[in-house]
Amino acid sequence: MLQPGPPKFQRRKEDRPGEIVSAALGVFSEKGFAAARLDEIARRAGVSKGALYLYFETKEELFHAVVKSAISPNLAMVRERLEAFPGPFGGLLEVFLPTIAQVIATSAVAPIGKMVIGEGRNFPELARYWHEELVAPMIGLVSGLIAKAQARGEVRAGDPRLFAAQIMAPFLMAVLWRETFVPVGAEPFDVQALAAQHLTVLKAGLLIGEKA
Amino acid sequence: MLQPGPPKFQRRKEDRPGEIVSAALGVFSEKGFAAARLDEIARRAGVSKGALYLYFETKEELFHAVVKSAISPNLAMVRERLEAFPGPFGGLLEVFLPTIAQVIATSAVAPIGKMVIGEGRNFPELARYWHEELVAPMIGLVSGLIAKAQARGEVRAGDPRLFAAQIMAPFLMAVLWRETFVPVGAEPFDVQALAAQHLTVLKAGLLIGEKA
Amino acid sequence: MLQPGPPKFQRRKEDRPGEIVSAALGVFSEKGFAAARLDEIARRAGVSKGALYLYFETKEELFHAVVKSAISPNLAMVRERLEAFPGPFGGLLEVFLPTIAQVIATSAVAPIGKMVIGEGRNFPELARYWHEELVAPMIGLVSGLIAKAQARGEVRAGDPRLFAAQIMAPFLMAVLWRETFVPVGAEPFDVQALAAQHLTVLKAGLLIGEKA
Amino acid sequence: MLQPGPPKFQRRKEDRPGEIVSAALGVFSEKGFAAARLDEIARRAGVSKGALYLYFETKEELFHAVVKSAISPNLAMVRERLEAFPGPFGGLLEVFLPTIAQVIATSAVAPIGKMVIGEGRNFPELARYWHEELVAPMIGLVSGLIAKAQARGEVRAGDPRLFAAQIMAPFLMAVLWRETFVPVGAEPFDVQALAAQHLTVLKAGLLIGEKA
DNA sequence: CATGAATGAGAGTTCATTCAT
DNA sequence: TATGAATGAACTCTCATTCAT
Repeated sequence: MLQPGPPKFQRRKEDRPGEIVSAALGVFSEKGFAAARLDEIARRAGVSKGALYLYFETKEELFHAVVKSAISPNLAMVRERLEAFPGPFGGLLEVFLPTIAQVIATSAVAPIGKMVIGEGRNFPELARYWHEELVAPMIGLVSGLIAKAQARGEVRAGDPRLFAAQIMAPFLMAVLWRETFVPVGAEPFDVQALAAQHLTVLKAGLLIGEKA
Repeated sequence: MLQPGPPKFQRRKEDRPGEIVSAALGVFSEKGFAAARLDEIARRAGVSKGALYLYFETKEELFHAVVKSAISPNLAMVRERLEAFPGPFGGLLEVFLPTIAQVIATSAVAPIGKMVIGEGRNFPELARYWHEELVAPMIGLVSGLIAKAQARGEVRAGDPRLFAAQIMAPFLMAVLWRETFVPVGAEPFDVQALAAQHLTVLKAGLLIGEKA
Repeated sequence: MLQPGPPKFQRRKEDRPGEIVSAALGVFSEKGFAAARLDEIARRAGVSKGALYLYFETKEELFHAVVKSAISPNLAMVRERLEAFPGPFGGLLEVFLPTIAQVIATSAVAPIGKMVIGEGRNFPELARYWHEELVAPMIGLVSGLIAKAQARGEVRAGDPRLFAAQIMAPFLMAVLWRETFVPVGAEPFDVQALAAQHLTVLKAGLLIGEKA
Repeated sequence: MLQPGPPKFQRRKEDRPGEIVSAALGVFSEKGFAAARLDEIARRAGVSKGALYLYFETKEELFHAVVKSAISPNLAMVRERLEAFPGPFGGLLEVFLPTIAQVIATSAVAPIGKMVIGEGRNFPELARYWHEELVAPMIGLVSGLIAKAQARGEVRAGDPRLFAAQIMAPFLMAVLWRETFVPVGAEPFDVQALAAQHLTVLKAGLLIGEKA
């Protein structure tokens, strides 16, 4: 065969790990860690089962990579934008509640978060990792903004951390609802409408000197 | 060995199922369905592995029994008390938010709810069951009360179902927080304080004609 | 309760072993030794599982009892009648081939024989027992009659044991056919017709000086 | 250990199924279906237990493969040779009875046939399969030849199917005898001698116008 | 690098046997 | 005697992991 045949479409090798993690995210979030089959992950990634072990030493390490993949890029940017926000706290809510709704509707954070909840007891390092890298900083960030707003007389007195929870909880609930009950026939929540209504309640209930 | 040890066989047909379900709840909620070992459930229940099969045909059926065990008694009573509540909606919140906090802190509903979230995709019948038997009726109940309060001019305009979600979401978050992140070092939420602060915000943000 | 109620029908206890063996015969011959469940034997015998162990030490011993139960009464009587038969060998065949057909159609020997064939390798003692107590004596008996008939010039020359096999084999085949293939739709053999036709062939083929 | 032992892994996808079926035939025919252990089949086949499942989905499917393995090649050839036989029916018997004796002495059909008898009730599909694919066609073939011979005036009047049974039964008996009673000490039948003597009897008893 | 046949420990399940009642 | 709940060893089957190719 001196004549080279048409070049076989050799997919870029550099992104194999990414493709595997992506496939694994799908399987893990559908089945949970234990019920996920490496066979199926390999199949969805378009590689052989053995190839998984060229990039990840064990199933657990692959799971770690999946869980960690959800975190890296987002937080820093969000922090920057939130802390740089110019206006008052009410204005910040007006901008960011719809943004959160947007993120929730599209990002892969949701299924991974559900996995962290479901598998946390089996993989405490991952729960710790998520807590330390994503959840606690996020809560801390929002709490800090609230505390500053309280100092400026914009937000009523109260524990900023609890306020942060009150602000974020409905979105958590909407995500879990979508992942858990919508597939079995529950009516989904309209997160944009939820964001709007939540904004109204928070402005009247949280801020000082606003008109409902 | 003149002192006979505890007898090897114990016949307690009446109590076994409850003990097994209780032990299974512990193991399933710690490990998830797939990673839970029948060996360990049997050990915690103080029976042999074979004895499990005298009461439950398969591991899955035992899991169903566990999930369903959380539901039966509570809902009817709650509904009755809520619908019979005499005063205005604000008073109802004052009474019931601390009650919810109480229930959350003590009941076994929390770990089972976490299991439903984590295993819902693998056991859609259970997700459906929980949705239909517990979650949807609960949301519907609260939504109905809100709609009535709106008709009486007590609650601001808005989608009652979203309001219901806003009311209940922080407690869901507190539960999942406790189950997921507290074991790895997160600071727990004080649900009683959360109830109190949530009440304040809701009264100001939800009700009409209240003073913040 | 001083007034004795109506006497409960207490089945004669003396025959429990017999009832158990009878039930066991049914189950063993339907399922084979390994697939037979003591639960089902007990149920068919109308006793509890534990009661089996009051009469038989193990499943295997019960199986032995079943296999041996088929033998005891029959052979001696058959031997006596065959050896006392007054007429020539041809007349003997005329009388006994239909008798064999009759026995085959009704007796429990057939399913037990099938079990001995099927389980012989697992229970060599039983195969030996059947061989020594039933099959070999039967063959020996018939061979002896043939040898005597040969000495009298009634039967052609040849190995009497092979002749015996030739005489009995079609009935064995009919039994196994009924047990194995008839249940899945095969047309059964009419053993009476088989006996008649076999008699015709044997008289022409085996005897000397007969007219076909 | 400078001398490396045989490698732990052997990749021989082509040969495995045949080797496994062959090993399984041995174990199944010795123990019966239920008492056969996959461990032992794997050991005899020289593979791991898990490897069995690469080729057969369940133990039952492996059993089916074993039972079916006995059938495929033989029947068509036999039919062709029998139907093409040029001479009279007596000549055909002269040729084929020794051939049957030969086949019985060597082929694996014998132990499989015993399995079909022993397990037929538990696996009716297999009994049906054997009946339809092997036994019924065989009987039908022989019956047809007999009917033709009767039409030519070579064979006496009578039911051809019963004649076929009479012809074949002694060989069935010899096979079962060898499988069941010879291992526990019974004197085997000399199948070649049986074929010869059976031929003599059949020529005298079945054919018309032959001299004994 | 890549494959996938092969491994083997470990899971859920069954059932002959035991024993408190 | 008689019961049947309870036991536990042993089975079939699964699947993460390995390695000859």
